[in-house]
Amino acid sequence: MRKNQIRINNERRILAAAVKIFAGYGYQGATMRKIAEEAGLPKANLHYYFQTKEQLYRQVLDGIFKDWLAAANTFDECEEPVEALRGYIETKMDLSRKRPLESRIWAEEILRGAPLIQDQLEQTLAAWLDTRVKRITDWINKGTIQTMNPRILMYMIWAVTQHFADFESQIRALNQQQNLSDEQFAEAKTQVVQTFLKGIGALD
Amino acid sequence: MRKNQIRINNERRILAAAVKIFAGYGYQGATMRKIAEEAGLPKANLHYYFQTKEQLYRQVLDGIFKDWLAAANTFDECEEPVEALRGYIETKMDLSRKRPLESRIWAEEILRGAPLIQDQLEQTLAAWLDTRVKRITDWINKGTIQTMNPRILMYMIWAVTQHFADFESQIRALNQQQNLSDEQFAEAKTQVVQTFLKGIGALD
DNA sequence: ATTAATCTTGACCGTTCGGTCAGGTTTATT
DNA sequence: AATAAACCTGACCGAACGGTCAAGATTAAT
Repeated sequence: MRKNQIRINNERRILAAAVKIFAGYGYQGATMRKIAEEAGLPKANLHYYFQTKEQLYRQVLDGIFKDWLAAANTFDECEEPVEALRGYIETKMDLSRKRPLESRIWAEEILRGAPLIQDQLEQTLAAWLDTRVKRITDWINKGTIQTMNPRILMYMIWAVTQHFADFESQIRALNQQQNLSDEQFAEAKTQVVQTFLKGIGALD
Repeated sequence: MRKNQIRINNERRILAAAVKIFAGYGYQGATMRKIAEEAGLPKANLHYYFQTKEQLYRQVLDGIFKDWLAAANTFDECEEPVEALRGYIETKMDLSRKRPLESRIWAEEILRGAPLIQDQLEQTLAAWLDTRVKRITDWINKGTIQTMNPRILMYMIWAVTQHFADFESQIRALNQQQNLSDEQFAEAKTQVVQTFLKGIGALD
């Protein structure tokens, strides 16, 4: 059953506005009025397409979660640890650079104890992580990289890559009140990759 | 002018309750009613000691900021990069373990664009970072560690160490719904230190 | 013992929140 | 052209918010 074009357009507009407002104010700080204003629609119209604020927020989170998992493609495509990890780290860094708002919404949800996405974390994300942990374990057993806990490695990669989105305002304050330039970000990307690869004994 | 004991006690009670509630619900989600209930005091009493919610929140942030800076002592006490960085990373890891609530309040403030602490970031924290960057630069010039951007190294260390507090609920969901045990956390601490020291060429 | 200062608190206020709804308008179907 | 379905929206609602205040209770100072 194909959706009407009007519905498609308006849902997209509302979701885009919701991402901006949820990222800027947090779930509690965001109001349906602000989202409506950002979308250029009357507030009652939002409730026509999304029954409640929580449902709207859930759909925003679902979209973010899909990006999260999709970023793993490069990880799976490469056979060797150096290329797989480099690709994954770079993809996550690019995601932080291009879509920081989504990263911040995700971060806030986790900060608050993941009240709405706990099931997805325990089911989908846990399974996702398990398969990647197995791959890394294989590399360790082959001696390609040094012995370590693969889960902790993944936590570290997530922490660093998402930091550039989530803590953007802190980095800006420490960078003469300027966001990282493209050159600075490229330097950061290179250094992050190098530090991790060297740190796990996959380089040198 | 020495403060009355009643004031000292009540302010402490309210601040402790505020940390719990602000960490659990965020600034907007936290309400003076919840904080009052947590502190076991009538709401009007909170406004007697702290005129507004924002003032209470500011005092909470001030306390966190001091811990942030105090954690740097180990960094300054050691001459050699390996011991200085190891000490700093371990101190920050311990802080995340022992006081995750404070770390989450800080993280949320940054996520929201640091509306209340921007000045402190640009002044105090920027100066703090500058002096550490100089120390690391000295090490690089002496050839003790490899060439790199010291700021990015610090961002990475902050990201990883604070991740264990800020993303605790995600780590729990990926760890069979159990918080990291003391043993698991100790393993993480060791691996984080090793990865960073090796990653910057200070080991092996 | 008296006075002054500090502390306590239930009741209340204006504002804003998420959400509802009736009734009108536009679009799709036949 | 007529009917149905989908869409739109100003006005409104109860609840919860941060904050106020007057009047009483407790503590400190003399």
